[in-house]
Amino acid sequence: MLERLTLTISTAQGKSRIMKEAATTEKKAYHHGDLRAGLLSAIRQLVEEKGPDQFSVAEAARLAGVSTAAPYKHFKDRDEMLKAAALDNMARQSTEMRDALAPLPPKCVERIEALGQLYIECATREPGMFRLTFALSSGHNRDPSLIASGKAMFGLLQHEVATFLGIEPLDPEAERRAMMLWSFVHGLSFLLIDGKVEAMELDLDLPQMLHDVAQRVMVDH
Amino acid sequence: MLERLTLTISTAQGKSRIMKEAATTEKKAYHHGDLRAGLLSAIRQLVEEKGPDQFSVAEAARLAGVSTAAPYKHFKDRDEMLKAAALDNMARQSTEMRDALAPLPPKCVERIEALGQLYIECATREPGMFRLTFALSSGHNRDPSLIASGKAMFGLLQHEVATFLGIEPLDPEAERRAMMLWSFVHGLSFLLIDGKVEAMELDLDLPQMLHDVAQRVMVDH
DNA sequence: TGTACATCAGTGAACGCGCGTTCACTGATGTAC
DNA sequence: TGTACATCAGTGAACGCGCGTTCACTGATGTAC
Repeated sequence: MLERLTLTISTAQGKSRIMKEAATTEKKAYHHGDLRAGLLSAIRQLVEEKGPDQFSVAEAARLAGVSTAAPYKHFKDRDEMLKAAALDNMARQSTEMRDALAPLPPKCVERIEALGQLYIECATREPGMFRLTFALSSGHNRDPSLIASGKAMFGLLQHEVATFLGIEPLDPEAERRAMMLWSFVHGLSFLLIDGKVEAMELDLDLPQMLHDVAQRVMVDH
Repeated sequence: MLERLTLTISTAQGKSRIMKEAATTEKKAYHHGDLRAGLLSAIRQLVEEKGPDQFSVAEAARLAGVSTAAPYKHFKDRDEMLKAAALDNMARQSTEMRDALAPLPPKCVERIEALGQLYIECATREPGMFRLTFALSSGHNRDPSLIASGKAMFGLLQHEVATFLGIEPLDPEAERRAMMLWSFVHGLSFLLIDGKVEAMELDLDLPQMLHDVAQRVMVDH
């Protein structure tokens, strides 16, 4: 049957890690150890394999090695599970954004490009999670923590834009430019992961295009 | 219960239209008249209401006023129904694109803007169908007629771009610029219909933004 | 240190549901004569 | 013009399926004494 997940998520404390390792050798423990994290990992995997809409609680439970009722001890319902997975993914991506910016000197257009490149990279690396995080998902736009997380990420881009232009981060012009950039990489990401670029036999030089767009949007004449 | 659909689709010939009108007065006819068109209309409505993934054959049949088995006389399976609806939508949108260009003088940037505006308009007017047509897709990217239709639409944009720049339509530069524009309006469309713009309280001047982007992408310095 | 106990993360069976698709059928239609 | 008949678009019942969620329960754990 299905093996218990051994992947340890960032939130797992030392305690549960020990329990999990014990479980791995003993093979059958009544308690999972850190089922919440195990489920998030299973959800992640299933959302990738089947897409956010086809994800099922039962299958996630099976994958995590517990009964179909177990997830309801950690999440109110299916939608809460997806929201938690989305939030988790946003946190990861935020970290990646900061990491991508860290080594670059301030006030250069490469910083803008790097954010765009990372966005597309996240999309193509995990299309399912990208969809879950940045697209549809009916109720998600009403969830305060998801909104806050989204605003923080956009704020990061907006801040970069403002710094480059030498204006205030709250200047509407910074928001406008950031929105242009976001729209572009967002659209390109979807055209890529939805297979439109491939189906229509478009061959594009991604880095070149990102560079070109960043120049056109950020540099005035 | 549900009324029979009276909306007549473009493909309905005179014959079936007469039959349908007869049915409307008689109230209960054994034959539908033009069930294929009726189903496409029902699919369209349901895809709007529930989204492409939540669309169900049974519900479409109910809405069209026939038994759940009837659709299978016209389509091989659920996926064929969605593909047919997508193709239908592409044809409509192509027509709209041509109509939008018709009154505009050649070689002006307004033509590019008009295409972008229409794209976003189609997306916000019928988000479900837009999703079905330009995203989603598992098998759709392997369907020759859908691919051909997509290529034709992109070709239209590409042609406009080439004409404006005064280069050959097949020049890779035309494809590059067209791709930038498509990515932008595609991304913006999704950010709008997925409620991200609203949720994150971004207020943007759409026409101004479209104009600005068209300028930045099309005009070199 | 050892024991009694409260806690609560898990179980497994059950529920009602709507789905996609198939089947043998029925009856309205248009056509050949 | 009238009739016999082939066609095939519809019916309605049935199937097997996996789902989300609930329920009373069980048993491993950590803690108070």
